[in-house]
Amino acid sequence: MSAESQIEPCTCVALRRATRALTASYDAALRPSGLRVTQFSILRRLERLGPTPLTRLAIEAVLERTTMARNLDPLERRGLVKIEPGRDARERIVSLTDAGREAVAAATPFWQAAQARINAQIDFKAVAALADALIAAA
Amino acid sequence: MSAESQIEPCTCVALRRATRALTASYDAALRPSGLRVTQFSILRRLERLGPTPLTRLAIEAVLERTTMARNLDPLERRGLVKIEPGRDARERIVSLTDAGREAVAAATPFWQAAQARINAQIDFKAVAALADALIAAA
DNA sequence: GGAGAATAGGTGCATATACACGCATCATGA
DNA sequence: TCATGATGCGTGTATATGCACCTATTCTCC
Repeated sequence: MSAESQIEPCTCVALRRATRALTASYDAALRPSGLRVTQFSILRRLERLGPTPLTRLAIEAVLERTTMARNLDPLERRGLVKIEPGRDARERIVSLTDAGREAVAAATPFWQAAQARINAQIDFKAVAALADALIAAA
Repeated sequence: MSAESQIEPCTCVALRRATRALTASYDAALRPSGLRVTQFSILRRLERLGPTPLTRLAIEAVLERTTMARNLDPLERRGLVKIEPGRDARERIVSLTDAGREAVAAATPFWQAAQARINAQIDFKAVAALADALIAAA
């Protein structure tokens, strides 16, 4: 193949593909729990943070605010989180319900299995370093 | 902070965050062209492949078939690609229009700028290797 | 040539992501 | 206290992603 016909690969597209594959892998591992990795990570973060205003939760997750709000929808519908006005009437305080806590506990072994399988093949530090570099470069 | 309060970071969530940041970076760079990086990559691939059946295009891009189909929608609405039945009446042949070719040409410098900025900070080979490892491990 | 398998797509549904815009509430300073 | 800016959210819109299920067409083998 001549040099001219070579196409420079897009770094972003490559990373997006890797992320799709990794997400599918985690979602498959988590399937018995009924949670996706995105949902599990929100619940887990809530468990760690305790009741948290929506915007703060989004900032912690490095997610756009409205993205977080909509990601919470299915969790609220399923009764895993509750969303209530705070003392500041503008705020929405998000917190885990008992069912949400149970869901995290039930899903954690599946998540750990996915983590173990992936981290056996690749070093998390490499991913973290790459993520940091990308976020800094972006 | 005690060891117990430490939370093991989720490899998948870290990668998803990096991908969001990187995608936003490319999309911002491409904004003058009116294309997103996902759209640009489809057009570029089409330019390389020539007229291609939908499923084949999806396989090349490592995208789910229906995802590719729907990602083509806005491109077709804008007249950048055309989708026609093939000799095999089941197939849909996707091809670039002249406007699509022009759009790729116009967007390429912006994409190259994004590539240069990112690849100056991180090695594409590292991303590619990570992607391969993740896809293999997944 | 016809029955059944295989292939190519389409549609419905659900989640994930993010921008633009607007509303309600709170804080601040004159 | 009241105008004004800041803050927190919700909604509309659009794209991105993928599963389950269905239809239409083609192929294969008898």
